[in-house]
Amino acid sequence: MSHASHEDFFFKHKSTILYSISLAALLFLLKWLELRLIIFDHLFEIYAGLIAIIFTALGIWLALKLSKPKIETIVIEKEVEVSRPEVFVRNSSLISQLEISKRELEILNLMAQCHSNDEIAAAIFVSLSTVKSHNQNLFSKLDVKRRTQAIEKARQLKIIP
Amino acid sequence: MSHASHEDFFFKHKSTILYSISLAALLFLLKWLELRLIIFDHLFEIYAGLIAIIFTALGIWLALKLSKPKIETIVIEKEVEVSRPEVFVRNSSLISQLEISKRELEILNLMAQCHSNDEIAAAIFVSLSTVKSHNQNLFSKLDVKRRTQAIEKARQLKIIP
DNA sequence: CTTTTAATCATACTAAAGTAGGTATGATCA
DNA sequence: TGATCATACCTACTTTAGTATGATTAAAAG
Repeated sequence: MSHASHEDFFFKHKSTILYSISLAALLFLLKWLELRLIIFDHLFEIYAGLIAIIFTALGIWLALKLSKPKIETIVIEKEVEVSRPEVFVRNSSLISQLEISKRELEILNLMAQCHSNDEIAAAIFVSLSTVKSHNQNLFSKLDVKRRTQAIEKARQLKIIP
Repeated sequence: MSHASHEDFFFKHKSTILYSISLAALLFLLKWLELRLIIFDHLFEIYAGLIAIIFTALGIWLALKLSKPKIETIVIEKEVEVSRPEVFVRNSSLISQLEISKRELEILNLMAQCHSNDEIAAAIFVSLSTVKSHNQNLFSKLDVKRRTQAIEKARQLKIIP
């Protein structure tokens, strides 16, 4: 534990320690330069320039090291295609508009499920004649000639799924 | 055009110009401080420190001003409901698997378009008998009894649109 | 209370679809 | 070269589909 916290301390204050050391080094450098300055009096401007350059660099380094990184966020909206569930919506208004009765619709559905007139008659407990009668009415209301056309048209008109 | 490019030049080099002006101002300041230094010789350390502080600040300012922002790209997936274009993809492998010939497929398509055997015969210039023969083969291959079932099953199997 | 309408069933018929069998031909393939 | 296959056509027949017309009934609408 104690060991770990020492390591933590070092890492947390790494920048500060480094800064202190560089500062100390700089002071030595400056002191040395000062000595030089005494000897070569004309080097004063160079000295000032050096300080300026070094501390500018230090400032840049400090800023880059300590400042929170600037984050520019670019939001890209990506369109993802989602297919619609293809829900059947019965066109009730059209059904009443064409005056298609409940029984006729029932027969139309069975027809669309590929049943023969005989099968339809058996399914709804009526005679074959009745189914045929309903078919005739249906065909004239849908304005078609054959059952295949009736199925197709009814599907297009959203009368059946 | 010329006016615009002058403006562009100013904006593009804004930082540089500002930097030059500040530098000039600093030089004046330094010169003034130098004069002071001649009078008060002991102020040399203060002078150096001031330079250090000022240029550190300059460095920090420069770094913050000129550092490129880190670009973080966030992709947001936006769901867009798209009515499928309902592209029909013919199940060719199944067609060959069921050994459905070109002619049979042709007749199957016409059948699905609600044509009678007579109409189909007229459309492809063959006799009614031929169409019926093809129908028989089709029905046995699709394992159905009636044309309505053949159409339905062929649609489900993606043999026809 | 009468009229209308949906639903039912019937008969008689025609048209279309489907079944069962066969023949023929040209192209492809082993 | 003989076997196979897609295509085409045929006859004869059955089944299913569709047309035309009419009758009955029950319930809803006027």
